[in-house]
Amino acid sequence: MTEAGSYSDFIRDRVRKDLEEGTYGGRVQTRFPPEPNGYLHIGHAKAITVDFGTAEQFGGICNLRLDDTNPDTEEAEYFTSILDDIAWLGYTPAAVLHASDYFAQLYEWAELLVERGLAYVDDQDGETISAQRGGFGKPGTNSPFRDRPVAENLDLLRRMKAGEFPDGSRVLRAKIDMNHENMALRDPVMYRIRHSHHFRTGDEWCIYPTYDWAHGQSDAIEKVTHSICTLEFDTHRPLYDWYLEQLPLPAEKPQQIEFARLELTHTVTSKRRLAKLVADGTVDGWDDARMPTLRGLRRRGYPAAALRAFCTEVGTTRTNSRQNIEALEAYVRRELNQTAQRRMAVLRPLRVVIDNWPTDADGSPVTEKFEVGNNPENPADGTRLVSFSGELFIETDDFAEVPPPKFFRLSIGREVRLRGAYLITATSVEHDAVGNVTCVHATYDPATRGGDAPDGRKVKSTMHWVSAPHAIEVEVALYERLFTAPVPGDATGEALDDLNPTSRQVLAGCKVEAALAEVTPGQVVQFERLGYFAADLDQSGLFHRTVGLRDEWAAIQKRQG
RNA sequence: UGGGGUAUGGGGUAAUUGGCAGCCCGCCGGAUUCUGGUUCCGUCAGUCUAGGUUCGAGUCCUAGUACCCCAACCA
Repeated sequence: MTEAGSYSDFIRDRVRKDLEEGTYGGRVQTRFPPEPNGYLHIGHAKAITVDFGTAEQFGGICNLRLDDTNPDTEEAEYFTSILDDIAWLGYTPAAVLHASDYFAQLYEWAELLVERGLAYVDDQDGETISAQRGGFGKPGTNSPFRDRPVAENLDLLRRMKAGEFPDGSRVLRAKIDMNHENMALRDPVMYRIRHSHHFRTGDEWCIYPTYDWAHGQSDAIEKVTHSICTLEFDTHRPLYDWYLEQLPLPAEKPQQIEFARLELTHTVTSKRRLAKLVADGTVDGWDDARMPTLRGLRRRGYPAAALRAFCTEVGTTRTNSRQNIEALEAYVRRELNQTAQRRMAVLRPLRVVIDNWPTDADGSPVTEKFEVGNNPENPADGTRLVSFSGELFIETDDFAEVPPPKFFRLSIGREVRLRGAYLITATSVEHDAVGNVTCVHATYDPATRGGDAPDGRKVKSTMHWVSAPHAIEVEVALYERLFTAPVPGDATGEALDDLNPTSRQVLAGCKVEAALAEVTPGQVVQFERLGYFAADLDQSGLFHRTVGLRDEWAAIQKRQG
């Protein structure tokens, strides 16, 4: 990983060049322009860091602009969540704006284009218009309404606006070139009739501008300098420029710059598919910890700082590519390793009885308290006290009756360290009827209090543990490593119709130390060697596994088959 | 089928614009460690193909190849 900010990219170079040449008088202004028709996901995080990051880097500003030009798909609820998610990611828009704020100006400009003979009202339906557009390599044919007189166009447009015509009966089209090699320039639609309620403008309008007719003009109105978007708008750029050239605007026009969107292995960001997971109940909702939405990631315990660092440092290019999810996880671990407090927890408890543990005068086992560090990476996080007694739980996997090669943990006759407490040696085991180990008996060395042997002898393993009488129980949700199942050989994510359901396994009866009752919702703690776990935002006592630690022992097991 | 875009180790991304192909993830090996974590050191491995220009090409030229985007009144 490189130092933050040391990455290089073509957008930065472009902005720097404009700055040097004084193109925008030293100004840098960007915008993040989502349509409020769904929840933001990891892909949007990339766009957000590019838009806000570019402005930030050059001392400019970045606005949030909602591209709310389609009343049929947009809702206030999405608007609210977008605001919330951007704030969580750690960015603050210079202003919160809406394309719908410009409907009046856009309409005025539309009349201007009509008056100048650059736009006309077409009475045909969508199917006909589409057919007339021609195809790749095939020229289009002019609409029979293309040469309608200006006065008639103006009258029709005004009556469209006044609500005289039903949905879909007419559109306003730019008059460019039906034979243009770029399909986007074959008389694109500017306005369509929609007698729909808009979540902000209500019923004020019944004609709505299309993306192409609204976007560049909105940029110009806001005085955006660099309009950064994804690669699929590349062929729209000539249209973006064409509209701006026809309008009475200052010489300094915004420029569109495209970059490749972020794609991740094992991750589906298609709204259609995510919606299906929500609709069929595969996940609990858009904020389910398995979802690649920002809300899902937040619930899962992914730190915003890790997302920002990842998005920034993978670079910004025009090359379609798919990042390995492992790379994201590496950033999550790096961040969490520094910030997450350590706690001891046992997911699959195995009982250990210290046979030589002392008892009080009344015959009950002694309780001792040990002070252990909260985070070895950050001593400022302090220490806490954990209780120890003669009966505890360890991870089932941490004991082997017949230790395989290179197994360093507890087995009969082997001495290991209980983290922060004592060295113990296993002496015998108890089995259930089918031969499973139900209890391990051990002895401790009283001279090793705190974990170090006075004679300097070493042990190969330090294990986490929880005192049985002091343990509390929680539920832990484990996931497939990723949000969804792997997407082998699928470069785009689009070919995946039979989406494998994401799985979640909830373990009940996990034993954790008492201090874990005090973590705050959303806080991520490291359960020592088990990985990072986030306390659920709503449900107390539930932890989501964020990511695991790098596990050398698992790698060894894998190699041994 | 026409137009546009992109190709650098297993994945991602740089290369001062013609001058030692670097960095991150991953893999493998070693050191340290009261987390088989962290940290540190090291190894493996790359310029889509074929020609050409040049003292010298990832970069320039020619011809190919592969992949992505565009024919919504979505954005």
